[in-house]
Amino acid sequence: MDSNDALLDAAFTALADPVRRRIIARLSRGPATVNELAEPFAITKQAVSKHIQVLEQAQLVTRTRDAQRRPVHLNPARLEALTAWIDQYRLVREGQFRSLDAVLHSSAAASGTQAKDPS
Amino acid sequence: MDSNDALLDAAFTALADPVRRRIIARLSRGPATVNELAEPFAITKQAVSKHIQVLEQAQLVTRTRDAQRRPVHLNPARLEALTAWIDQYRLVREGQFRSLDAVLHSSAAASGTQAKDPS
DNA sequence: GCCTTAAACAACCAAGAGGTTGATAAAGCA
DNA sequence: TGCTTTATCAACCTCTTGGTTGTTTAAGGC
Repeated sequence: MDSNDALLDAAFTALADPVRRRIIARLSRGPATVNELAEPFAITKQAVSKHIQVLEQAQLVTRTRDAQRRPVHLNPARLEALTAWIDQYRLVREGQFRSLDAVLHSSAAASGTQAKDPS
Repeated sequence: MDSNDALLDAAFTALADPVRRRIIARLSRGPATVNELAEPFAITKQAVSKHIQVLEQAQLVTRTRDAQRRPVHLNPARLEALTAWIDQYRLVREGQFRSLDAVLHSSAAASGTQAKDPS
C-alpha cells in the first residue's frame, strides 16, 4: 500500500529484536562504532553489522564516515513516527467500545452503568 | 527487566507485520470476531487466527467468549507501554549530543577534523 | 437427533532472519 | 612498502515465521 506502510514495517521489525533495541538505547547516549556496539554482545561483529543495516534500512540510524570508522548515529525523528502511529490507537476511546461491549452482552439493563474496569 | 524485555519483544514483533497492524487499526473501532477480521484480507481465516494469537501473546489484544464467537478486544494499555519505551530515546537530547559533537569537533581546530566517538 | 457456523488444532512447506566463518576493502601507522 | 584496525561482503547453516490444507471441537438452528 503506502510507502509509509513499508517504513513502519521496517521500523517495527527493527525494534522487534532485543539486540537492536539495546543498540538503540546505547546510541541514545551518543554515536558509536560497530566495534563499540558489538562489545557488550556475545555475537560476532558481522552479526552486529547486519543488525545495524536493519536499523539503517528503517532509517532509525544513520552512518557517517570518519577515516576507517563508521560512527552510527540515532535518528530520533523516525522514533517519533512510530509513536505517532501508535498514538492513533493508544488514545482509543475506552468509553466508546465499552458501551458497545455492554450492548453486545446486554446482560444488564445499564441504567447509568459506568464502564467496568478491565481485569 | 527481562520479563519486560520479553513483552517488548513480543509487542514489537506483533506490530512488525502489516496484517497485524491493520487488525489493530480495525480493533480500535471496536471488538470483532476472527471472521470479521479476516474478511478484508486475501488470506485464510486460519492465518488470521494465528496473527491474533501473536497479538494476544503480546497482550495487545484479549479474547472473550460470547457463545461460539470469540470477540477480540484491543488492549490500549499495552500500546502505552510501547510509547513509553520509545519515548525514552525519542525525547533524546538532540541538544546534548549535538553539543557533545561540537565539543569533539572543536577539540582540534575547526575544519577538516572529524569528531571521534565518546564511549 | 442432524447440519451449519465459528474458531482452534495439527501437520506441513517455502521463505526469511539471525547467526557463523572466511575473504575483501579502505584507511592509518610502522 | 608492509602490517594493523575497522568494517563490509559472500556463502552457508539452522530455526522461526507466515502461509497452506485438513481435521476437530463447541455452540446454535432446524
